[in-house]
Amino acid sequence: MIKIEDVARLAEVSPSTVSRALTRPEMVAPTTRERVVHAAHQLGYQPNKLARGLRKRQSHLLGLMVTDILAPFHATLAKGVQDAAEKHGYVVFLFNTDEQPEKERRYLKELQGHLPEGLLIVPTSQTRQNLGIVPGLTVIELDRTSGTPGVHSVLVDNVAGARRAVEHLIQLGHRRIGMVAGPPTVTTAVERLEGYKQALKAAGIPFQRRWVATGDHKEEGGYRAARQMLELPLEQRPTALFAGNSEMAAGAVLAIRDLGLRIPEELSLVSFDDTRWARLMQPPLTVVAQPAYDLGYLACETLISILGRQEPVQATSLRLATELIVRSSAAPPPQR
Amino acid sequence: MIKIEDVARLAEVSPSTVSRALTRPEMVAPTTRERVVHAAHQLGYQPNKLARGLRKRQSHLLGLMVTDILAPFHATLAKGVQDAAEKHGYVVFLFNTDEQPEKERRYLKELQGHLPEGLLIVPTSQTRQNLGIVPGLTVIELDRTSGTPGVHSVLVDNVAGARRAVEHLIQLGHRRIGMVAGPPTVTTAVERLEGYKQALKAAGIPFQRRWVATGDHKEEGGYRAARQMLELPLEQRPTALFAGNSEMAAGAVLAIRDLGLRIPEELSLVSFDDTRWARLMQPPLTVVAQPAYDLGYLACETLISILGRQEPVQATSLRLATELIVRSSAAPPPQR
DNA sequence: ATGATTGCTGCAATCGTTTGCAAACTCTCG
DNA sequence: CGAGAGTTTGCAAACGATTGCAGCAATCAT
Repeated sequence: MIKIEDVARLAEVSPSTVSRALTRPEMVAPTTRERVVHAAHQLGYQPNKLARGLRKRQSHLLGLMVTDILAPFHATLAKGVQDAAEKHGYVVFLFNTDEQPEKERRYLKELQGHLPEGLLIVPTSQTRQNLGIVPGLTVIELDRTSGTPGVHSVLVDNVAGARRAVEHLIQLGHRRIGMVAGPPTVTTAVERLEGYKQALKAAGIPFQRRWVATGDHKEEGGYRAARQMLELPLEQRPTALFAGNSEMAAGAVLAIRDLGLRIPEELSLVSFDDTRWARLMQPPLTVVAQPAYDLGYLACETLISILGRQEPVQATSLRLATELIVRSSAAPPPQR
Repeated sequence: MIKIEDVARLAEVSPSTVSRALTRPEMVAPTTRERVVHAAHQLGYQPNKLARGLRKRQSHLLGLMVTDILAPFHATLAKGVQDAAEKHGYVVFLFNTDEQPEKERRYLKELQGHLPEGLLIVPTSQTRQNLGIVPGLTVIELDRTSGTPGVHSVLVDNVAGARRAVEHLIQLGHRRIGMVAGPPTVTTAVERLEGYKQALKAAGIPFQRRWVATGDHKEEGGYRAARQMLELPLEQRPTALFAGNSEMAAGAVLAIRDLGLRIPEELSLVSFDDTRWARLMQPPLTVVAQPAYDLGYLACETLISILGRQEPVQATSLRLATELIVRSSAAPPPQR
């Protein structure tokens, strides 16, 4: 590994001058600068970030923790974060917590040793406590909030998105609408349920407990929840289902198929969160699409801009709008 | 940030002793050790990896470059890598090259400054040249090879996988089988085409140029390629299609639908690479599944074991087997 | 011509950790 | 009691970069 001293020797200057020529060009004479730059290039010099980070006490490193990198939503979000980070010369450490608070703890400790300048995190249920591991670190929460005071957040307008989806079903004539809800420990799930309730209320449809089944945001849970509602006696059975996320929607699709129901003739289905297969399945699924890439990109930009400021910044909170994409999985309820 | 000196003061020993107590316990007296450990714990001491890395000239860092983190195959692979890395105390930098050699260059430079100990890479078309940026680094290529001498690789047995898929179609009675192939610059695409040819040859079916259309491994390219073959006059048109990867299979599905053909009654479809939607679409897609997670996990384990050895290691190459998952998108050809 | 100013460069200290070496201490045994 | 061996500890020098300070030369004003 070429170091600054090698460049210095070749350019016949001191290491200090090399450092300055490369990082603060205006401080060194043009002719010297050129000699240094040339020597550096010739040797293929790359500054040692460890040494630099140690001395400058900054790493240009960001941490990103998502709960499930395999979910397209998270992968997309991660890409947005990385693209934004790269634009500003930051590098990001990506960790996958798998929704496990204990993994989150471990990764936070690991991360801390690398002196990150900021953290972007999709919280788990224990994030509020876990953040104690990294005191003083600037944190932005993505997608969900942990309720930790003082942290910034970039979220999606879940209430409005869910309400819009359910309104769509209501407009088609549905009155018995079931919701496959996510776990109440996750803020997005709570908000989407709230949107569902608001839509019902606005339409004067009474809220019914039996038409809400809770899953775990996974396919398996979605399958069970959907099945539970669809096995109600025919006259109580929902004519439409609203799934709280795409994984559970996948489970719902499987359940619906197993019960031999046809979409959308016998049952309408709308889901939160768009995916590749939503467009490819037959019939294509009507969904509430989230701006996942923008979410990540924006969050990262926000984080970096906060890092740039001297004085402490008020905790900011951003909500991005969703978009209802009407495809063909929702239709008027069957006549009887 | 608590440093070793703080711990030393609290435990009333020198910094050297703290360092030894924490990293080479057998070198310090039990009572001292305990005092140090206790002090460290009490202060919440976390070693500064930058300083340590600088001094020991090792970072416990690995680089991972994939060409498309949004593709489930890559995301899964990345997860395998990370899980294995974590098990051994390594951290991984994830980069996304988007198939762009120039991004790859940039990221390699960036990575180099952090003194990674190894690199796992899904090569692009220029990887062979680009690897010159990181001389001496231990490299493992994943999924594809770049032809660089001396690098290790962990791959999938594409030839056998593709052959198996096409044999399946032949067994069903197909004789006119089209292949939506990937770009010839990518080794996996070449190998899968080879498998296709081998299967035909073994069955005594002559290879025909017009039944191979090349896409770009993306949906768009798959759509065009499929369409091109399916618009041949009826008696020349393939009765089955084999897609070289899942993205192109998605394009093919769309093309088939646009042409109003039914799967599998009028056209059979088999694809390389399993995905979520392959199982969810109607009819579920028959695919050649790749052990993506294992690929990443194994590659990372291999890399780490190589790093552990002193003497230079012979370039190793691993091939993992694929699995044909028969679902319902392939059936006997229509009778005429 | 002199002193002040400016621009450029190098010296040396620093970031937090590890580690070779030697000093200090403990223990054993003649 | 003291030599020798074996432990345990601390000192100080690294690792590779950045930066405050001071020195030096060139330029400018008077």
